[in-house]
Amino acid sequence: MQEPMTHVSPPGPRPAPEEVEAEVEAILAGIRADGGRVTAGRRAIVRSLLTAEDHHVTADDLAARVQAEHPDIHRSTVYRTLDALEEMGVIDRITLGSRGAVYHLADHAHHHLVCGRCGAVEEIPAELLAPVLEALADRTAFALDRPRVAITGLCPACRAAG
Amino acid sequence: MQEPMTHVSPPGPRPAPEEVEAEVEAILAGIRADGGRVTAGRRAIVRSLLTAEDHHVTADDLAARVQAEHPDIHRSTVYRTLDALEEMGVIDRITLGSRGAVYHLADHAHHHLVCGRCGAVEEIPAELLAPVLEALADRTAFALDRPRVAITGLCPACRAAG
DNA sequence: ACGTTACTGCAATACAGTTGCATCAGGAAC
DNA sequence: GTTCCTGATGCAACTGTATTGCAGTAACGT
Repeated sequence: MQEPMTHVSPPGPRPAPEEVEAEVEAILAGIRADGGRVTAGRRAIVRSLLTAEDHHVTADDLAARVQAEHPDIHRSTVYRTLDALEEMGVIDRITLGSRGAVYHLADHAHHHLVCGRCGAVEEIPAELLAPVLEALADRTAFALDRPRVAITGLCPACRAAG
Repeated sequence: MQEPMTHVSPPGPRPAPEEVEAEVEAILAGIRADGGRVTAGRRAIVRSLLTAEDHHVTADDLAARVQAEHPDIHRSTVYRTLDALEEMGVIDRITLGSRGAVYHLADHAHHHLVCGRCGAVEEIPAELLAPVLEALADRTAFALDRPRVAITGLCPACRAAG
């Protein structure tokens, strides 16, 4: 009843392996600074997040990618690590139409256009929504630092399909 | 780990029972016009949607309310009816942080401010976002008639809780 | 009144995520 | 380098939400 999910992301400028490794270590240092511990599992998960070809990954995507190299890392560890990283503000989690959540690095700020039928995701530049978010922050008691916006519509494919 | 969900909605101007009944029949007529059939279950579900004190109800809320009067109506019927009504454009469905979806009538157009920690919902007037949605529609191939916007932040209570 | 076929109840199932617990290991202190 | 405290992990069982196949029922156009 729901087509397989696709993600439309800008073609990430693939960074050099060395750069990735530096970024991995920077994030791990953040975990340590928070009183957390750096384990082989966490390193693998963070690296996998940074090297995913699509910026938006599901927990299961990530678990599969990580387990390809480290079969001993359990699904629940992936979930717990993702929770920790989200808590730290390193990644954002967005929930699409009840078909699970996708995660992406918080560094590259943007919002999401989601297809209500098939779950396809397109990015919206943060600038486009910044003014309205500021206006909104003035009218509500909700905290809107680090706001995450999801706009649901119909992707071109589903639009064509009727 | 997650507080019970609360919904902050404007205090709906409770309509007269007679008006409600007329609206129920209007929606049911729409179902019939779509080639669907009107059953006791569907009538009960639609009436329950129209008389809910909170504009935003979960499928389980609704099932419980309906079953109080019609114990024989199954949960799956509620889900299927909600799907049908959403398909027809009578109701909108919004998905909060993986804690299930809430439904509301599509007549009273608005968007949602959602607490990322506890799932509390506050309404945003449609006018506030209309201009930016128009601008967005010009930049994307997504169809944005009937757009649904969910903005995630932190509600005052969770903000205070740290 | 009839016949078609949409709708329903049911139970089994899928799916995404969570949790309690015993064990393991990171890393600060010594 | 060793010790020790405590955070992280694997596992398996579980929760909650939603979906589905099927056989029986009933709505409603004719």
